[in-house]
Amino acid sequence: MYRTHSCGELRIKDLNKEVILSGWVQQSRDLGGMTFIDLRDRYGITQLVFNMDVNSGLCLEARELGREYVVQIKGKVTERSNKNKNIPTGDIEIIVSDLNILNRSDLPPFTIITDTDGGDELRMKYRYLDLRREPLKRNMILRHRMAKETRKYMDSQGFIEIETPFLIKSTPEGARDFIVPSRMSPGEFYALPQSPQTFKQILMVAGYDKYYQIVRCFRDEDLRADRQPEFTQIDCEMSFVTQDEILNTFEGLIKHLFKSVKGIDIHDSFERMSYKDAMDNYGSDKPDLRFGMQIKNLTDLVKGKGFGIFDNAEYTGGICAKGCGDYSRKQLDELTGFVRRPQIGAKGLVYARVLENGTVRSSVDKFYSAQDLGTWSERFNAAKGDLMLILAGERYQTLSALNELRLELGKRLGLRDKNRFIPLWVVDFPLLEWDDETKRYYAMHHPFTSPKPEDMAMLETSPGDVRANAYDLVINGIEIGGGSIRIHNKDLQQKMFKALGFTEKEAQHQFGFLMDAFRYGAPPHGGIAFGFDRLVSLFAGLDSIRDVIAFPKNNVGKDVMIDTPSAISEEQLKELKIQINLQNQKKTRES
RNA sequence: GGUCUGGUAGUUCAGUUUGGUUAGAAUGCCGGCCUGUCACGCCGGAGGUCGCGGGUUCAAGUCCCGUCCAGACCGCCA
Repeated sequence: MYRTHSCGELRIKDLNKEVILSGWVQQSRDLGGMTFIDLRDRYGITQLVFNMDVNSGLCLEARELGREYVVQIKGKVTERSNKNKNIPTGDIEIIVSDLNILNRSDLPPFTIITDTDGGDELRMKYRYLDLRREPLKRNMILRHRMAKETRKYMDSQGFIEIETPFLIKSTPEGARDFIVPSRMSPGEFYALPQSPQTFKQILMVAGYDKYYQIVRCFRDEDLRADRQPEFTQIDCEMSFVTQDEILNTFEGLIKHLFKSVKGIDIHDSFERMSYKDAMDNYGSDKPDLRFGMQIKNLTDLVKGKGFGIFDNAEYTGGICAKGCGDYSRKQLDELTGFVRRPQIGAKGLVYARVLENGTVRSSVDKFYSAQDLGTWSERFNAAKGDLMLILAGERYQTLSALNELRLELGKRLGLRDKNRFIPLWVVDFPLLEWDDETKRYYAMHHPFTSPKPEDMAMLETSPGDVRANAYDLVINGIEIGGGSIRIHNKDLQQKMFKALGFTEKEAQHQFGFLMDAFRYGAPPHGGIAFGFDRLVSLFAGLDSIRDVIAFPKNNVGKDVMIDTPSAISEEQLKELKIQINLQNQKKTRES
């Protein structure tokens, strides 16, 4: 037997027990006459003590133990004379009688104790060492609990978990697919699913009216801190439900997770906001509602006063930062620099402050009278000591720049508290999105999303104005999930494909299986999918999803621990009838 | 495809703005001392291709060009 207890469980009530522990040497403190060893496993740390007076041979052996050696010990639980209040096992220690080295360890490249040690690259290469540390361990356990509570809730609501295939068919819409060559059908390829979308709809046709799955999805797009090439969704679909019933069901899931995992009660219903209101008031389809600072449209107030920038702008708008009227020139320059970064792309920033005597001073006083400026502060409902920040330009770009500025100010003012969670349903998304490059409409959500019945008539006249029965769940400015009521009618689906520019033949080739299924009694249905990694990272208070994934990939999609992607052998290529052509590739393959 | 930031001891970083003696600190590591430590303490020691290549210069970690790697972001992600 390797152990009778874990390194985290022994307490004062276990005094005088003979125990066997196994674990890793975290650290040793050699005081000459005696040596202390911190023995660590997943559950905690227990102090071992060796004494020259009691057993000099064993004590000498203990002094030779290096970091991360794997050892098994036998000994007696005793009360410490000096207790350590910082750890749960701090009242006791083990007087060791037998020491068995199960495995030696090379000196690790970073110490397991401190979480500041080791840069990203090293931590990724030695992920198994990083996973031994407290922060990642905490994240893995949190993730496990959230998955467990998700299953518990879904089961309680009558959902069943059904697996769907990973080797599926490549489709033209949406993200780039990861491709898997078929050996048995040379020249043909599987694709890995971007989501189980079509399968869950087919499950509805099959009558499994409440489906869910915690499932891996794959998208071959460029990565970010919150985007991995493979990621996990809580994927759900229901039949015979209205949009409201879906929102209520999954509001329940989110509330259950907050309650059971974080002990947070959310009593109120989640706020619902239309896509249009979100864009108008926050410049984003995922507004962070932990603070106000709404965007106000000033276009009508600023025109015709001789200020060319505003006169010629399609849109002029701004935000009002409460109490920031005392910002120094330097701080204002910083904000100007912020909005002028290429990623934000604003040309400049106009500011106006409300002084203590109630008058408004601005950077454009030359063009605007006191009365003019008064109308601005009225629109912002600005008070003494407030700072108005104004951008102008093309409508959409200006709104998104104002969104970035609003978030930046929220950050600077400490309004984005990681321990407050404000959920929001954004509803009534547009059905279609115009793409200037390819000169056609794309489905904003996906091609199976149903238009709002009252907007249906516009599908052929002004497709861009058609709203969809589509919704996103946003928490603290993070898009946590999204879904829609689907089209369950074959004719409408064909109409939709037509609006997307598919010929009947293309639609049949790509989605024929779904259209076929819809001919055999498809029920009305809809669903939602949540980004599980994002949800876990939100609960963990992290900005990146990498550290809630045991083995993530880096920002160019590499796993540096196993060193992949990597070349495959000539035989493998031959078997797959695949030829590599790197002629126009700058980088050359190493081997 | 683009923008920005970084790469110096095992590790985390300073030094680069303004080129100039032998490139420093902390931590880790090794050796010695130490019987109540728990960030143990004290003494001593080892440890560097300043990412790589080229250039400017009497002289380059420092300036210039190129390149690789990592991270953040824009495009992209239905």
